[in-house]
Amino acid sequence: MGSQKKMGKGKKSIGRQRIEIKQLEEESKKQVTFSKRRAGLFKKAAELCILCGAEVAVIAYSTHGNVFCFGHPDVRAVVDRYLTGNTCHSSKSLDEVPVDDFIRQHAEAEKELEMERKLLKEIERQAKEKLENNGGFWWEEQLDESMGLEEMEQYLRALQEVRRKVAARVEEFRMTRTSSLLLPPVDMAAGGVGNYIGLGNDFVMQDWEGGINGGSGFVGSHGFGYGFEHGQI
DNA sequence: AAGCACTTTCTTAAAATAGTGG
DNA sequence: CCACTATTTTAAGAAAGTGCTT
Repeated sequence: MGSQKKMGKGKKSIGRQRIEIKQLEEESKKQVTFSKRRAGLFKKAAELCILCGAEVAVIAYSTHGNVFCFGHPDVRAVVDRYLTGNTCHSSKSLDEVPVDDFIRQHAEAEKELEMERKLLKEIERQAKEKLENNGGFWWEEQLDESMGLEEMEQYLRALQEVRRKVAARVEEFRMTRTSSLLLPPVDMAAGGVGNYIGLGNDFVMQDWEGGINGGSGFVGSHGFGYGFEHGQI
């Protein structure tokens, strides 16, 4: 990025300053601090997992409602364990989930994602084509004016059912995506913000909404997620 | 294109941690 | 344990970058 600060003569930055621990007033500062401290928090959580073999889940909501999660072995497992009051460790321990599996799962997930992208493009293309040829979708057509009240209500119920099914499908898709996308291991020694998952162990940062969150170096700042962004995939 | 919501980079100082000696 | 020092890590500040939406 090469954004070098111009601080006048001498120092290029005043460096880290001590701040009072109270809610920041400036929105932009909140965003930057949230981003940096969240990265630090997730890194510490990852270290705790490595050093102590602990199962950890961290969920953070930004002020705008975006959610960021870190979890080992995964957020859902830890949350489930907490909610069910199960004191036994989960089935997946640090030693039982080899890194190779995560690399393989990640590769598979990426392949699947690429296929989904192609499918989406094809659907969009077909929709566009149909729109050009027919002048619109079926839901844009005029309703049959001869329909009675009962028929209209039945029609409405049918539409609501379709809506429910689509919503359920979307949710199902999201869940699958969230649980299947795993981060590749990252060399912690590489340092730098975001490169904090891994060190030969399995860590998952998930965007609860279906993406995966992480830092830079995986798939880009908003991408893969991980990177996750909001780690949106 | 503009705006939004982060994310990243760089510099620097604060804070944490590790190592050592008493 | 405590104190001190050295080393490493973290995060503030400032500015620019990214990806997405409108």
